[in-house]
Amino acid sequence: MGRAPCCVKNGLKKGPWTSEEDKKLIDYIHEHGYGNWRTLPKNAGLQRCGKSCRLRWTNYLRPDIKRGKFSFEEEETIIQLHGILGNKWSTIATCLPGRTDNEIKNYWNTHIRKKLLRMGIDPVSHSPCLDLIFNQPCQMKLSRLLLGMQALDNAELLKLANYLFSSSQQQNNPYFFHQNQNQESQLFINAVVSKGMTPFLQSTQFQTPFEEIKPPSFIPFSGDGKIVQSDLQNLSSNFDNFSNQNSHSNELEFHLPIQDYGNQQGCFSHYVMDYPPPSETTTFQSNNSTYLTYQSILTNLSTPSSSSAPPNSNSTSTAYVRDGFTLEDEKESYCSGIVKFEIPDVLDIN
DNA sequence: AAAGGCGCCAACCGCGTAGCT
DNA sequence: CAGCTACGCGGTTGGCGCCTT
Repeated sequence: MGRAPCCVKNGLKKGPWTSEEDKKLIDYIHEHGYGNWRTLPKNAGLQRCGKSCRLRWTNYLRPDIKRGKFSFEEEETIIQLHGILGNKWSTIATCLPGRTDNEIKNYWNTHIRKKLLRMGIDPVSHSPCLDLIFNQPCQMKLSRLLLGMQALDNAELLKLANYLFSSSQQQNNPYFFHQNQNQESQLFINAVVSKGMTPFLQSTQFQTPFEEIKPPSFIPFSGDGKIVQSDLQNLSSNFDNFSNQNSHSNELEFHLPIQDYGNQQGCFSHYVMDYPPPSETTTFQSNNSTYLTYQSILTNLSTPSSSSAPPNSNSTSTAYVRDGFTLEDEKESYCSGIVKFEIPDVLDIN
């Protein structure tokens, strides 16, 4: 003989709870504690099944529930844990005191998921969503290609970014990827899967293995797996050259993984700059009226601890800079028309 | 001002698992 | 150990309120 049935559903109320029902449940639990949800509603004088009472208590009435908007830190935690755990909402909730699994799940489905999709990131795999990437009007979203390739070391990624750009240059067409979306999608899939990067290109247009490509604008990266400032400057000047040839305005993003952290989520540096890139004398005003030049931002890369990181950013030092916008605006928008640096403290930049 | 669309979120549903007899 | 059910979790739904046309 097993346990007695949970409840007889006939005659039990469903739907939204009234304040009277809430009060009955709270009063009963305050007096007797919770548990034994089967008998609780009867003892508390509620025409509800135990399941409904438990849900109402754990998701809404519990005194330690934190209500209100999710903070930036909470959102980042959710994204990172979801990347590791998947849809284990209850497990994720244990890392966010005061938040319920239901609340996190709702927030994911209504906010974070859409935000990731807008960024071209598959919310399930946390990898670049190639269909989205290659169907966007401008295909210079390098970060979205690089984001899922964190297993590669920095030198390889910089070379890859450079190659992608160089290919566009050769085509003299910023929409190169768009026009070749099917081929390029397949190439990227192959590249990600193989991770060996050879042979990188298999299309009829480009037969040259990745490592052998030496376009005129090829950048001499340091090649030892570490990013040095000159690499970034070379890369940005490369884009400068491109912007001079093309009047299209856009933004450029780079995600450069941290070699030591391998595939661990969030362990990459993120660079976004206006496109065409600013000149060395271009100034940006942050929300505290501090003027920064493009050159000084580059210089900041070598001194991440001095950047204007938001509070409680424990894994990265972040500088958000955009003329006329506040930090909160920046956090909301994530990208678009900005200069944004997320500089992990462990990033090894000479 | 009204109607339709859309987003949000509390609540429900169904299934897997743990635990009781 | 088998049978049965409560519990907990993830997926889904439906209603409310806000926004757009």
